Amino acid sequence: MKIYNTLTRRKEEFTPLEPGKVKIYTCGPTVYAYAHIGNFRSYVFSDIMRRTFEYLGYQVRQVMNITDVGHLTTDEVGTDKLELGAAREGKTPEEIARFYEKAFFEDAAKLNIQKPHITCRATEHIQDMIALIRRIEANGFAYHTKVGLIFDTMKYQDYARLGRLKLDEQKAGARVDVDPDRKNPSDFALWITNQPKHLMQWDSPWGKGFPSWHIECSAMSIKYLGERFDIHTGGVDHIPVHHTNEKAQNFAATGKEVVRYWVHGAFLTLGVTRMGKSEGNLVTISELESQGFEPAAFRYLCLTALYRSPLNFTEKSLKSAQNSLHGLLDFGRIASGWPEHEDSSWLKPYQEEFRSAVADDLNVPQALAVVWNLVHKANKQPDRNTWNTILDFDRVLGLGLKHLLSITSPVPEEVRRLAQEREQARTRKDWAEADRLRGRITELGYAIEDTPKGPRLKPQP
RNA sequence: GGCGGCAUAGCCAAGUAGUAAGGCAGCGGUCUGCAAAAUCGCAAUACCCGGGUGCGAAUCCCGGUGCCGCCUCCA
Repeated sequence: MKIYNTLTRRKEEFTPLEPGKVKIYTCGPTVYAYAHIGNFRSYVFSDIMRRTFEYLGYQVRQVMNITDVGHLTTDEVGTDKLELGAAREGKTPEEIARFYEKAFFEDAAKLNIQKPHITCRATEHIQDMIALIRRIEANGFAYHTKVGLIFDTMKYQDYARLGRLKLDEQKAGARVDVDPDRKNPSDFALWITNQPKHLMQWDSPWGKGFPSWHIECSAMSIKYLGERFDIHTGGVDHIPVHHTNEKAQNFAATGKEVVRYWVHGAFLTLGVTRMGKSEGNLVTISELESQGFEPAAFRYLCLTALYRSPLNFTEKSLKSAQNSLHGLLDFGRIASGWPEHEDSSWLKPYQEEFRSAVADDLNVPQALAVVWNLVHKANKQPDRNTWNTILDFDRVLGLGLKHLLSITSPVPEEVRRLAQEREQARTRKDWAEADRLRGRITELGYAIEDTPKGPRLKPQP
């Protein structure tokens, strides 16, 4: 297995800390609004990674955080996103967080994103964060300002490495005011005590307040995966600040590098700009559904690009993905009825190609190409095991092909009757009547295919 | 201003030195009563532009152009 490590900017051979086991921490959502398909592209990526390791025989332990402590917004310093959401909807921050957390996992399930083995809420780990901050402070990496307890980034020699930052040349405060009390512009808060209006406050050795964002990931990843673990995933936007700070905290607390491979997913772009909560150009899973797209079609779209490449989302590209998915299901419908070949060894090369594609830094587009090459080959050489093989591949792809095939709703009585009548007309060679009946069937949303075994009806998308 | 990334057919997108995967859409042949499905074939004349290094470059180097992201919470 090869994986691209942001730390070295190179594809590296993956070696687990413990043989046969992989520990993955996935940066989870902030639950104050519906997650959008850009977010979900990222979680499809981490899901594919997990599935690939499982496919290759590793035992995976995946942890994901739920950020239910809000963070400062741009326009109104001191207001917390969760509290904004709460005010907007007349609810408590906790109600808001639970509501959107539930929505997140429901949408994730629609996309066949496997639930991490452990999901952990920030608000339920405040004591772990405080304990970790104490270690950071005891090791001399922190100091106080009016804001609260601040991390001294200059104490960590490797601070700039992950993000390849050139701190002296960055425009500090280009977009936000600098706290004049900080020693370095890159220093960041660990615990904030100067926001008394915040609803969410906890007692701490540094006063009543709340944790800054980065510490939750350090605290919870270490708690559930240990002071050394294999992989940390997230979006590329987290490289320069969030993960850079997290890495610094990890080192400050433990004296060692906790994460071995930092892996980041690229954005889903919408035409030319990214999709973001701040950009106001969000598309949610339910919106796609109401436009007649299946969640699995969106997942398929995600599979057509490498996780490290930006993926352009347009209605056309989604439609194309949905058509491809339907084509694959059509194949499955037919292939699952084929007899088994006495010798299926011809499938071997395809299986090996698939495996090496996904093992090569999750090259899923390549793996999909293998699937289609196999489909074409199989159409000339029918063997039921082809479909079984593709279902096996689906352990990685996660399209839920088996399920999608099974849920095809039964053909309505009327459509079946019309199809029968059409068959009778065809026997009489009354083509005009046959075509008229086919027209009716089309109007009812079904397509008809004449096969040697009789007509086949399928829902028209 | 700094840092990072991207630029391959109508669309989405692999390939990253050895002569352009795959999907969608399109066109033509076979099949079909006609269709559909399947199948065969067509479709980039070399992959943003200009230099350079190679026997050889989409693939490496240099210089441009365009676009995007991060530097503020964001996947």
